[in-house]
Amino acid sequence: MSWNLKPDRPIYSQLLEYIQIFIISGKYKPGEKLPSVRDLAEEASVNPNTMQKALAELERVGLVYTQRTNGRFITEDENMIRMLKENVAQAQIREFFDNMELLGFSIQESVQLIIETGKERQNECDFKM
Amino acid sequence: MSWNLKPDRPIYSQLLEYIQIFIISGKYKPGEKLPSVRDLAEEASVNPNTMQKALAELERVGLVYTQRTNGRFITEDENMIRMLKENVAQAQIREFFDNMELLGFSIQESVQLIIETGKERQNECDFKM
DNA sequence: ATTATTGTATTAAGTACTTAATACAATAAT
DNA sequence: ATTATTGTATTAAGTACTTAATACAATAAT
Repeated sequence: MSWNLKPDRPIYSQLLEYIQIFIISGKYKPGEKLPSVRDLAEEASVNPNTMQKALAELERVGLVYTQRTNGRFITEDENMIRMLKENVAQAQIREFFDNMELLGFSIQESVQLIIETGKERQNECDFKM
Repeated sequence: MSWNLKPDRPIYSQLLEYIQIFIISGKYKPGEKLPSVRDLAEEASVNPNTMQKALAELERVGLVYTQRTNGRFITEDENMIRMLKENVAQAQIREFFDNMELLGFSIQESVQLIIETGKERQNECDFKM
């Protein structure tokens, strides 16, 4: 499920988003050491330069930090990660409502559709358990 | 609110999506004549070639058709438009759940957040009325 | 009949992104 | 002390997208 890159958007920004998600979801934990640029690049089947570009941006934002010749680490600022999770989730919600509104769905209709689909998904999970 | 183009994705595909949305939401009605390529391009502040690329794709899918020297028209197949609306909405819903799951939210949590935000948005609308 | 407008096509240039190949300094590991 | 690994930097090439300028055939409008 990792590194599913689409050709319609710059790869480096997709990599950036993925790593952000891994941090938010806890796959990469605070203070944890990241794989090297080369390893990450190989894992995602991209050029090291491209992975480096994504990591540099993450560093600019403060989500990771670098020890010059030792490697990169996830920030230990758990509060920052919590806030990021909150913000990204809110952005998802906003985007959903905005897009549905453009399609001609009212807020009520959008909520209703989510509830229905949510129930369906829930049932699918039940079957699997 | 129209033609809000972002630099992080090919413009022609964003144009394509916008026109699709205009068709779905009924801003452009079935059988209606579209503005000329040049006019649309000017309206969206893009090069005619770029707009042409978007329109050619819409034509490939069958959403618009061309009368050689007369102009382009929205399809009259209302059923096709209904199905498109259904599909695009379902894609939005699926994308929302998938993204939230990647962030670490369960289905129930995602539904709950939508309901809450929906209520807030609804209230904002009430104020305006 | 003439003119303006339609979609369409072509060529050239610029930009951003991506890959490939290579190199270097610093330091952790041995 | 030596070696391997770290992030980092550079140069060159290819690709896709976008713009700009221009042209053409067909036909609706006059």
